[in-house]
Amino acid sequence: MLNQLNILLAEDDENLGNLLQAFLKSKGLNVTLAKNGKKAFEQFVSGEFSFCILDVMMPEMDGFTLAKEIREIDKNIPILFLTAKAMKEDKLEGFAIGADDYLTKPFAMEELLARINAIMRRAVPNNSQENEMLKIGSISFEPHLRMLHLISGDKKLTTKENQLLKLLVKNENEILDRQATLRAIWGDDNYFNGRSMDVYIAKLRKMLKEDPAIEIMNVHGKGFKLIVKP
Amino acid sequence: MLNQLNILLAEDDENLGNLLQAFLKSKGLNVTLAKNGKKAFEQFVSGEFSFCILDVMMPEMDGFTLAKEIREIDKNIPILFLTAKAMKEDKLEGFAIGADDYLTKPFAMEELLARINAIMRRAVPNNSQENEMLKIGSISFEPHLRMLHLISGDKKLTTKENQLLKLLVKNENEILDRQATLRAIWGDDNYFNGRSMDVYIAKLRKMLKEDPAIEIMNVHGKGFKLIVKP
DNA sequence: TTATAGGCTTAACTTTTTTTAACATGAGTG
DNA sequence: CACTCATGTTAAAAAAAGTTAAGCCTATAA
Repeated sequence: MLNQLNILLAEDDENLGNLLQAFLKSKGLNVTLAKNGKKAFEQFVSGEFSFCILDVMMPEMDGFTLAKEIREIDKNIPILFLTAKAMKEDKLEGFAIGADDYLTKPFAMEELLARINAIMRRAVPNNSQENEMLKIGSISFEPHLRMLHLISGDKKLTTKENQLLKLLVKNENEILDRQATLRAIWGDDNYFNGRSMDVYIAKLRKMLKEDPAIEIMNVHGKGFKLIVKP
Repeated sequence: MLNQLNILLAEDDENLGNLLQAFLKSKGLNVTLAKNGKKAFEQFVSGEFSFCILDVMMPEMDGFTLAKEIREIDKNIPILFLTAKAMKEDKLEGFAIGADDYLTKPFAMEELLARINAIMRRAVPNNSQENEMLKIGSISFEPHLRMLHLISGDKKLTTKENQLLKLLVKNENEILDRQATLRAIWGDDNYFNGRSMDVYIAKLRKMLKEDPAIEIMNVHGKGFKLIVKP
């Protein structure tokens, strides 16, 4: 049941990180280890994960900040915090960000596994399989092949077109935050990257206008939202 | 959000039970307290509950046995265990039965609430689609598409126009508090945002004047009120 | 190496959306 | 009734986004 679940583990303590990774792998889970928040986010934007285990205290970017960035891009992915501090305020902050669970060190690895299981039982199945075929109205989209299947024929997407469209589709009907998207795809949300993103939005709109039910709507000052009218 | 959630709390310690019940009630949750496992089960079969908080050690019927009985009837209802023992084996047994969470006493009541929230977020089917079609007199309004259907034709609304109109419609015949609205839409209720809002009210009035029965009335010093005369 | 093509960014210009300003009106208060 | 403050209204200014094309890398072919 939990097979092929890709977990992102952000943990700066190498010993603990390796230990957890080995344990979870032995239980059939696929764990990618990132040594700090920044690296974890870079990994996350690849879009291959369906579960996050985040240490709260890490160099570069702490777990809470990382979780907020992740939540901007994926409102639904389960997040479990690990922390050395048992402080009530921290826990509440973690849950406020949208955590699913909050585990205080030291803990039994079996308990971690049990909690992952408990959360996954309720989590919406994230079909982020390797070879998924996404649907945008009457147009189909294969992110892994960077391919868009239009009525008029197939269209190969560039890296950026593909990344942006993937994020839009995965957040259909929700606002894709401008800043967070820039950081996720461009690495930095400066003015020029923003203009670059606007150019890509124009390109995608042009491609998708084949189906008039599809709209990439702008939410002024916030970001973009993909909508497919019924 | 968690309003009208009926919680079954099985707890033999009367002090703690009453305390928890009072706290959760103060947060808008409806809590039924049962003093042992047997009574809890009798309550449960009434079918009115959508969340269970079960103490593990209770007379008559312990929490694990109770949970199993409950699971026979409802495979899906969230279950959170409370226990005085922190023993690893017990926790694992709890999760094996299908618990969603397992909290060891003593705990902060706020943490309990946060955990209930975290679970409910996933347990409640996500009907956030809200493709609703609202009516303002003879004019119809689709906030999801930011579209106003006038007799003279369709009108696309801007982000701010849409947000403000949505709030007005959802509070039809009630005063939409000025400050609260500013904070909700503009994030801050300073003077300039207030003037900006007045400009938008003027714009909306202009659009809606097609139907003379519609009025956006000002309540001096308080806010605005949308009224549709019969 | 130089040429070329593809992909991305930057620039330039346009349009849309939002904010600010300026002036008018109206409501509440001493 | 005079004064103040909140709101009505319109227009100008500013900011954000839409669009198209030119420029600039970089990888690959000639």
